[in-house]
Amino acid sequence: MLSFTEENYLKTIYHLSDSGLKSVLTNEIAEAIQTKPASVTDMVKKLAIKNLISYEKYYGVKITRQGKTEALNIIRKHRLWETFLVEKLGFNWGEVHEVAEQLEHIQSPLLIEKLDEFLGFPSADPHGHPIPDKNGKFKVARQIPLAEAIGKKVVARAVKNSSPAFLDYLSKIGVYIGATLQVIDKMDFDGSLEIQIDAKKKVYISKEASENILVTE
Amino acid sequence: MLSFTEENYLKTIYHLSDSGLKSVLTNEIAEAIQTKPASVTDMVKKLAIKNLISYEKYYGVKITRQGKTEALNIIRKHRLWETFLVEKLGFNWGEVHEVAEQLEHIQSPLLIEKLDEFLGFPSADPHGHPIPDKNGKFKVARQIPLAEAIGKKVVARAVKNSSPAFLDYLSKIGVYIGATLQVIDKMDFDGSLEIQIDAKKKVYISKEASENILVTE
DNA sequence: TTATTTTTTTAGAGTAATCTAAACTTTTTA
DNA sequence: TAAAAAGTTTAGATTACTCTAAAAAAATAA
Repeated sequence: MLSFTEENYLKTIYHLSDSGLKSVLTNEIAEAIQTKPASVTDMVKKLAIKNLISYEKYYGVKITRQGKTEALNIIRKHRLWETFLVEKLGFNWGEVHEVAEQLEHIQSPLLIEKLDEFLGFPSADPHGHPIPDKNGKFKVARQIPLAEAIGKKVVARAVKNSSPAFLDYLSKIGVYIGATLQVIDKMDFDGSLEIQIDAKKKVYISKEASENILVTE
Repeated sequence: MLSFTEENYLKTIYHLSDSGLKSVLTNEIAEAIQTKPASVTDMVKKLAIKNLISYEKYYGVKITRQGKTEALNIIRKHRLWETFLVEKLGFNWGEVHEVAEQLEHIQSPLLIEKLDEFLGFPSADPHGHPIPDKNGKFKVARQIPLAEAIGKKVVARAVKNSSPAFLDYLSKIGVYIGATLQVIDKMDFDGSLEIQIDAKKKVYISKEASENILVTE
């Protein structure tokens, strides 16, 4: 069984590697986990011995099939808890991350199965990120940044940046996961967009923001 | 802030001391926490420095006012989570303890307030044990063992022994917290009782069992 | 009240995770 | 392609918690 710390490393490596596609360097992990590169080297060796990642000195790590399975299970738990916090307890979507970071380490397969059922087997968390099923499977519709949907009518599916400040901003202007967004116009001088939400409210959003909202057509 | 381990020691000391009344010896703590007396001595010194207990070498520890507050908060969290697991997720009352042992250490006052509200501010957990409020206050109706309620009509309020085996047995014969129990007869030769549950089903229960069911008149 | 037993503490060591400083590799730059 | 810079690893120390074995204190029995 993995320790709290090992789970955090594994999850971080999975995310940094783009779901296991690329290899990840020591410094990136250190930055993400807020620790020193020397500590990462130590932990990475431990995870390699357990066959969760493969480690080549000086060239970073790649997650193994086994490591991916473990990582997806942690991500599943994280996203189910976030869904619970928002849907059942009434948290704002910007408040849930830190609590879910703790809850994701609770060890009880039965608890997670029952929680999943209680939530109605959701396929995405409050930020629109897909929730892997028991076997680590999930489907993602092809999503594009809102910035690339000029003139189109699309549905908001996820956010790329989950910082509380950004989520707070979105709530204020009325953008939420599931909202229908029509991109009316693009300002040439700064790339900001004029959009209409749910065929009602019209707002302007910055280029930066439009690149962090993922949508489907 | 207290570590996971410190919280477990404090909670255990609180329970062993009868809610802070008596002092508790090193060996009792070691037994309860499944560790060695030498480890207890170390930890007890740490907790004493933090003013959560007072420690007199060779004579055991007493919990302080501050320690009691912390302990009650952990117990509050434990019991709210147990209630959640049974009422919302459909766990059996014998399955919840171990999971709640983990959940009680999650650090988020907001989470606990929202959970409390979601559950409708319950005053007792599924075993009938009182849930302290935010300020550590709770009221206990005067409870007596069923064994002392001969001939009376009472309401089951709590169990003294929370072992899965006992809880399982109670479920099987149909006794639950809140059930109305009428003690019809007491067998002289072994002290077992004939009881009627909710004015319906009649069953025999052993002396042992009747001492572990707490009731109010 | 002395001797024996039981309980508790101390001393010293081990494990997991972390750190700093120094050494070593790789990458970049000139 | 040699020198400088950036990134990574190693060595050795630190903290929190645990343990065993030995020493010390308290409780019990003779």
